[in-house]
Amino acid sequence: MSTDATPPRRSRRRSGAVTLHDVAKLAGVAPITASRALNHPKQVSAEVRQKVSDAVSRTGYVPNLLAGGLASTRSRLVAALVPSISGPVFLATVQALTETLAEHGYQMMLGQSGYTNTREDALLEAIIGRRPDGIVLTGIMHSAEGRRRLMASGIPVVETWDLTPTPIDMLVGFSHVDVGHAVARFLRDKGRTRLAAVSGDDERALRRLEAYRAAALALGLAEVQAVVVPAPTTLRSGRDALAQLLERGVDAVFCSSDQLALGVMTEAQARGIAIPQRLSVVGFGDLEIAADLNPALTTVRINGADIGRQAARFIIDRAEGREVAQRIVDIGYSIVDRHSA
Amino acid sequence: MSTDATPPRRSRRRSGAVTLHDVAKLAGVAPITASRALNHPKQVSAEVRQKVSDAVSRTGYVPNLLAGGLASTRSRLVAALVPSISGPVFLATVQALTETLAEHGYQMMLGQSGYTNTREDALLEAIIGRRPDGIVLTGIMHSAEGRRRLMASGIPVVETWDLTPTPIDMLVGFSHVDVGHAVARFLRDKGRTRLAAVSGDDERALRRLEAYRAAALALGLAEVQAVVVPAPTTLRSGRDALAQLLERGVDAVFCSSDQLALGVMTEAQARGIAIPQRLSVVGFGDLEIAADLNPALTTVRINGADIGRQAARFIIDRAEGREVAQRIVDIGYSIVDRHSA
DNA sequence: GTGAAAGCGCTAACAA
DNA sequence: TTGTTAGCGCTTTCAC
Repeated sequence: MSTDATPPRRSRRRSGAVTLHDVAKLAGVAPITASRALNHPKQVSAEVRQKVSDAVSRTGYVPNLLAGGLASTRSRLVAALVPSISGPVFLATVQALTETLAEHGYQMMLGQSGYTNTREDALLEAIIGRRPDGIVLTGIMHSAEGRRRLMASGIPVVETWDLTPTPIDMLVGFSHVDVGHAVARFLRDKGRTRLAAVSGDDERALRRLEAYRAAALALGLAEVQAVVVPAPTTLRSGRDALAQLLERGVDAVFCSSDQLALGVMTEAQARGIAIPQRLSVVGFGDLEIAADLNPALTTVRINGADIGRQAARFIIDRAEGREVAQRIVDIGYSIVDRHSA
Repeated sequence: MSTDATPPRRSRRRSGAVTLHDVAKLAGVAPITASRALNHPKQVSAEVRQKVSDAVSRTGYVPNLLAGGLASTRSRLVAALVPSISGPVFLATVQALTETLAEHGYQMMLGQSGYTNTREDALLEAIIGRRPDGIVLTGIMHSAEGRRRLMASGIPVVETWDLTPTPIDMLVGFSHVDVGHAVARFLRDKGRTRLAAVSGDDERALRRLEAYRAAALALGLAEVQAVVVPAPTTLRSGRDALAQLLERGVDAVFCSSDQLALGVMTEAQARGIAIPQRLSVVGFGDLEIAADLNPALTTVRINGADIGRQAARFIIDRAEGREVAQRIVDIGYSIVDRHSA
């Protein structure tokens, strides 16, 4: 039963770029051999390796990673979700993450969720749809819906910058409660008795504040005077906050960011209040500028780059099929005692 | 129920996720109809729309954008290449870019090239391989090889933060030469005669420095005293640089970043040198902190967010098939005259 | 408005 | 070591 009608020619417009097929033809091998020459060079002969390599440079071939990812279910993409990159807090983490991933042939996708959780959901869909080999969250995911979707996706997830006994998957962080306690003790040891705080209103900073407050109470100090300012924190809000606190007769201020601390110090300087003689100031973050301010800023140091590197390692290990034994890493913190306290 | 179709001979491990096929089956339509219901809702009946939407929420379907991108040759990914995100200069640009793209359903991929051009090439390959709908460069691409590859890729490219008569494709920036001239005139108008500069050693900053130097000469002022420090610039290098400059008897300092300016001001304060009475300080970047320093910092303001938004618009326009009439946009600059000069 | 067929460019699985 | 085959999950083209 033969029909004489030729089968309809349905030509799709091809992207026009050089494909692996072209390279293979030029090298005189099958496409899969060319693929192997590029991705698993040890599996092919030196001769093939050379011919393919020549063909690549002659054609200017650039592998289509979309196609590769689809076929291999490994996208070599990792997504990072940050509240905002304009806050310098997570910068070191994102930078170390990007670098470490790049060294291993992975690319980083960046999503900003904003400090509210409203956009997080749409973003999550866009991210999961890209089938990344891993997702790194700065902070822990709180929305039940978000957690559910992430777990359902089956994609390795690393939560960072916080500690929880029930992470979605893997975790690299430190205890904000411990930090709050430690700073209160630190200031008590410096002889301060009327502690104050300026805190951004994000969840982790507030957790530090509550711990600080509780510790001060437990240490028999006066009740903590606190000013909460909207995130992201700025030098300006630090200045304004100190103005309020001074009326309440405080002798030490714990700031939830180095920016706030810089604001507090700027305002103190403008008013002729000597630091640390009349007022102790402690920051959080240990920005690069902290050490070189005058006086040098005493601050809580978190190794953000370490967090990024460890997160990258977690993801890469999983992507390469290695099981990670220890899923929770407490990166710790330290108080860098300079001259402002 | 009898056993259904025998498993395929060569079963590849399927990712296991819900596919459009599953959704279509559940909704009782063909896959292509389900696809249309999701991507071009107007092309299908309300009934189909509803059935598909139900099926999606019942299955938790998340479209595979890798597959979609491969089939449609539109990845909805945009790559941004920055020297380093730790420098806050490009932060506003990256943030605005990410946001604007997200609003239009595009995702951003971030690559850090480092301040040297060595890694740029490998990065470029990884990026082009992902077939993004656009590439945004902070700075202009100088390496001939890089330019060639970008042009050959056929991907829309936006260069930013600089001006050149020969962009690869599109351009959003401003003239660093104009900035250098303008600052020299500005300081002359303030009555300063012995101009100095502290500059990071990146290419754009040096271009501003040379223009500043030339303008001072043309204005009949003393030769500019300059200290060049390695990028990224820090508060510390600003402090050290001022120490050197003071020995040469200068009365105004143009800094290539606000961080350097903060360092200069910190050092001046530590030495009891009154600003602006004895020394004028001008920064570059107008960081958030600039306005609230004491004294408030006079600085060159670049609208980095505008650059990011405009770049995003360029890319999106191209991706949606609109031709952009004006391929070069000069975003300009302004000198924000506060109290430090 | 809906559907069947045919790939997008690549790699896993199997075979020689 | 190399090749053949059959998809990965989606959208384009063409047909009704």
